[in-house]
Amino acid sequence: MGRREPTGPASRVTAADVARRAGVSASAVSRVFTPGASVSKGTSDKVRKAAEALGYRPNILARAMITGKSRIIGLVVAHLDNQFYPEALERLSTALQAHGYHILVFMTAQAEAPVDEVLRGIMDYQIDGLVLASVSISSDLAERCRALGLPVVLFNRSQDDARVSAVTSDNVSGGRRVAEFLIAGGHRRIAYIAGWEGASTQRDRELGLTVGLMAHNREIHARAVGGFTTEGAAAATHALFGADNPPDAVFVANDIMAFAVIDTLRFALGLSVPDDVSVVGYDDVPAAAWPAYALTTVRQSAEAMVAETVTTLIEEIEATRSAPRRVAIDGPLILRGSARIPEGWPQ
Amino acid sequence: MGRREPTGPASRVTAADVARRAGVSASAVSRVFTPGASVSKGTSDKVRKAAEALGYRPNILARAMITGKSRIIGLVVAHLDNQFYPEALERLSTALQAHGYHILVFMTAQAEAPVDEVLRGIMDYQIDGLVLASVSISSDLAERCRALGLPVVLFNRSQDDARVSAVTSDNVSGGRRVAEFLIAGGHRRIAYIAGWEGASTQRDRELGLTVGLMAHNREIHARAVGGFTTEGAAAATHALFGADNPPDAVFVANDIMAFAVIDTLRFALGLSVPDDVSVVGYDDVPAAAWPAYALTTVRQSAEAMVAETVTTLIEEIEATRSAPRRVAIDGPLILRGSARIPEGWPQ
DNA sequence: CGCTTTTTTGCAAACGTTTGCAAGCCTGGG
DNA sequence: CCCAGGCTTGCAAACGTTTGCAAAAAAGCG
Repeated sequence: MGRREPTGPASRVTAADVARRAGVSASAVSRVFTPGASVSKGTSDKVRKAAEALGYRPNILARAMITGKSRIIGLVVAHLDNQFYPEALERLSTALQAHGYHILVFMTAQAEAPVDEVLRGIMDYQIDGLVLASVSISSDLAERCRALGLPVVLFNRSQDDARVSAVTSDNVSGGRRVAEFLIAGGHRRIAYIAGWEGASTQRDRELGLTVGLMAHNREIHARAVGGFTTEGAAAATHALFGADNPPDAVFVANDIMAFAVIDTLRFALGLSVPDDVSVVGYDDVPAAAWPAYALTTVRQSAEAMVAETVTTLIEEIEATRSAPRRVAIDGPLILRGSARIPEGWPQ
Repeated sequence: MGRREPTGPASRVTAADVARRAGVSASAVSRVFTPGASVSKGTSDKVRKAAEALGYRPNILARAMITGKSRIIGLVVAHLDNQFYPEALERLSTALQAHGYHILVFMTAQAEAPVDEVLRGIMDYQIDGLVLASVSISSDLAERCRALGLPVVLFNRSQDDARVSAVTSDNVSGGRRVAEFLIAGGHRRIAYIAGWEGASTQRDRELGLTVGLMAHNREIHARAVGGFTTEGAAAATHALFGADNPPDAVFVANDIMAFAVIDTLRFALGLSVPDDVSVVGYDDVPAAAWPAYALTTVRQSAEAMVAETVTTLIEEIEATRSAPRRVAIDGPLILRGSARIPEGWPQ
């Protein structure tokens, strides 16, 4: 140890420093680090060498200020407790990194939050784009984003305002698929446990189930609200199965609630899944595949959704497109052990 | 459609605009938005009004460039599939927001990544601090951070280099606690399923178990590596229980692996948990409380760890402290149904 | 009311880049 | 050998703030 010079005053090595050492101008340095700029091989080499020696890296913030592009994408997300979101976040971050962007996170508990206020805060960084995961944007703010030319995409949440891009899974189709499946399985009393009523995913999944049943002149046998929480789902299960004439199948608005439903049925009510009652979820989070639950569920592919989100975002940022884009990705029903499988149902 | 004026005038309202409208100088505007600066009530009011009318908000990037403080904290994280991390991320983000900071995420798959390279990239943003979740930093880079005055704290990972702050749970103590508990429960053959060998959490948990056993002149009966993955844990379980003289208890390095262990024991090997074998995990992620697993586990409190992390970070940023700080938070063993509870064990 | 002390205010420089422009340098063709 | 045309390069202005300094205004005081 000892004679380790702590990079001198070390504070920050600037383009001017490199320029001086390389015997060129600061502009030259800048151009070397700007892909596609006009520099001769000679200066490029000199500059790179000097930069290397000094440990120079361009200051992104300064660059952002002049170019107006920060290469930061804002991400607003309400919860991370549904494993679907961490997975999406991980993939999103990785994918964007590959394009040279980074994610600036903003958590906002749905309830408490004046989402708009939060958003305004995040917009103070000159972000290049915005992903709203499971959170809505007021049309007022959407308008402001448009005026600022700030691309926005809603992730796993749609809304009527057609001016903003959105990518979701095809929740209606998924719900309908579940209806078909449960009817084919011979279930007579099909119940539904809803998520948070304000969510478009919730609405669409229920709608899908409803129209799916309607196609067979059936309707939802009973309904309770679980609010997308474990506790809510347990309570909803008690409500549904404590009543007369209990369901023989239940479609649960998402997987984490479905786990609680299964546990409640088995351990609190002493019922057998799937013998006494079939349970179907939505999302196909990793835990759905765990043998303890073996949850039959509609797959919502984080991978596909993220891919679409990234494409949309990048295209909008690079101004390849201006019209908003709305994507709903269909996903298969994954057959496992939590629901009776109809005779001859295609595996 | 049609007459969509791209970015309109609307683009960006600057301090000069506000100044003009309020009939003051740009400095005055700046001071109004700088807490603690010297401004009279009169101008403050005028400026605020003008700012409100124009929808002005200070450009954080410009501010960052001049002050050198970006109010951005970099977060490097390897995986988000262990629910402990999303929870930590959520809490960390929320806590930092309350202090006026935001998190810039950087994902780096442990294996693939030249973590240093990644880090260098993240440092291009003039971040004010760095949190490394479950990822190490080379001492070379640590030195550079120190030279730059960039606070770094390791989250859930410690390393020998005593110059960098770290907050972990007290993994050794936790492991020891498990040893005591399993011995008191009368188990004769206590096995261990390890995580990824490179992880300090893994090492320390195993060390704790070992010394705990040693205190009773015992040692680990058998050991296999699960690598912190579900598949790895399942394979490890098969290896351990396929051999002669199988364990009657197993301590698993973290909860997600423990779930896979329990499932494998029950569904693949037909063993009963806890009657045939006791299983103990580490972390106490939410799923550990789900009745299907009812996992007995050592609690690692994300809340407490995040609180310590934030304190450390903020103190270091505000230069209240300069010496690194190393915290290990002790956590209780949470008793549930996956392991036999010794007679008279304090609940 | 005049003088001193304090507070408020504007000017201008600075932060570290990028970029339009014009000058300088080559290269090569006639 | 000269000149046109194309590459390279440096200069200086710009991006939107903050901040030291000194001038101006307000306040305090005898």
